[in-house]
Amino acid sequence: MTAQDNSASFEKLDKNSLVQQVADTLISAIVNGRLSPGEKLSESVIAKQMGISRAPVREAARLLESKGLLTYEPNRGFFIRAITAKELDDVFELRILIETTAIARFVAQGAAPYIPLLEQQLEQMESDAHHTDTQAHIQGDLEFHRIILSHCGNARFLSTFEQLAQEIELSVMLIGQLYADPLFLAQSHVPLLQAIKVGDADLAKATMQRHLQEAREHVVSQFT
Amino acid sequence: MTAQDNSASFEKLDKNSLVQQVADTLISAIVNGRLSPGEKLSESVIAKQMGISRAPVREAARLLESKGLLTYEPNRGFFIRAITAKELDDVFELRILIETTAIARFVAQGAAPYIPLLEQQLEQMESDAHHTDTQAHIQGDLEFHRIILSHCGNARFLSTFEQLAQEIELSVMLIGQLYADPLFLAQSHVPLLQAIKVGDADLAKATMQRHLQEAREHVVSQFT
DNA sequence: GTCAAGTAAATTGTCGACAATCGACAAAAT
DNA sequence: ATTTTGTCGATTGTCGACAATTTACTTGAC
Repeated sequence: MTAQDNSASFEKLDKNSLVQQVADTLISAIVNGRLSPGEKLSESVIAKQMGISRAPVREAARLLESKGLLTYEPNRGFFIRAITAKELDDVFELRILIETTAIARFVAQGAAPYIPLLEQQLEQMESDAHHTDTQAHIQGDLEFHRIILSHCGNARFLSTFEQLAQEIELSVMLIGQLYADPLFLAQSHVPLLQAIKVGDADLAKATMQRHLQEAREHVVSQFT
Repeated sequence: MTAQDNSASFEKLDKNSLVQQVADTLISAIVNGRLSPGEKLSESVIAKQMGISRAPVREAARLLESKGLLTYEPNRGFFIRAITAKELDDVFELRILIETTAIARFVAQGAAPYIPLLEQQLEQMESDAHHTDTQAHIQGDLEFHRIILSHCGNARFLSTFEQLAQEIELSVMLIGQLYADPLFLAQSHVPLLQAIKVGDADLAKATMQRHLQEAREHVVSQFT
């Protein structure tokens, strides 16, 4: 056992590394549009504003580069990545490929234990729909899909999905909203949940295909 | 001393950044087994051996982390990633998903202009088969697939494939060889090429499925 | 006024040093 | 003997400074 697991133990204080803090700050700045696509990211400016040295800023930037939020040009520095509609469409195509396979496996190997999780997440989305926080809507949506991917039997599907999801979330945030009626987003997951409950892998796969294809067209067409 | 034993060549002097050089050196060390899975990677040791400071070593390490060759633990440093057979199998499953879709699109949208490229690559593989360089065999194999992915119409397929390919190459190198007879590897691509020439997308897809499934079983079973 | 070359300013690339943190062993307590 | 506490050495995390490179600006010729 580790040092202490008494009933009255302290939750481990997340000593988020400085790099992680910088990365989070930059992500929210990008997502909120305080940093615009194509814009240059000056290491020294960021460092000075945050009151730290350039080293952690650089590492955070490299991290975001690997996540697809920044691009890097040797001797020129980091830039906010400007995603094109074509790139976003390509991302969705790969996402569909992965998720349709994932849900089929998810259902085929017995999804019953996870149905409560999915129902709970759906309720969460429905209650969030009353608010105007677009980011909460997106993240609720992605979380629903994450549950399926987490239990499909292929961890690689999940990690690859995370990369795609990051770019999709960013793109949707730049658009400003997903659907005029956020409740529609939540309800579009009902058929998925039903297909899962039925336990028909092929049906679930087809439903996911339709679900994501619809989202793809909706999002990409709005993304100028 | 910055390693530069260049025999009077007019080639562009290492325009490659120092970070890239370090990354390449580390990759070959990992692939050649000079660094074993699980082993710790000391920044200062590497820096001292290469005669540079820790900064570029750190950046190179972060780069390799994003490529899946290293893992990182806060305050503990970088370690050579130890891939499990399950992880490798998961990688292959995703690879199959991507490549079967890619080749179908590749054929459907007219593969004719690229057939000479594929034939040339196949010849290259056949001639390489006479040598004992396992890495050349693998890279020749991957290059054949890269041609298809490069022209399938979805750039994201290619970039995701590169990540998977990096791990597959590493795994095969750790095994030591792909097939007892390297010529078999080259010839296993003939059916693919034929299906592409015929222009039947469904046939090509099925052929790719078989081709990769075979490789998957062959490689994963050898990977202890 | 446009363009070119040359110079100044700003930014990135690399470095060496110090501080923070970790793992292991020794010392002390129960 | 087992567990807890204290200390040490080694490694990572962060910093400020300098070198290398790019960018912006000035100057001058046509």
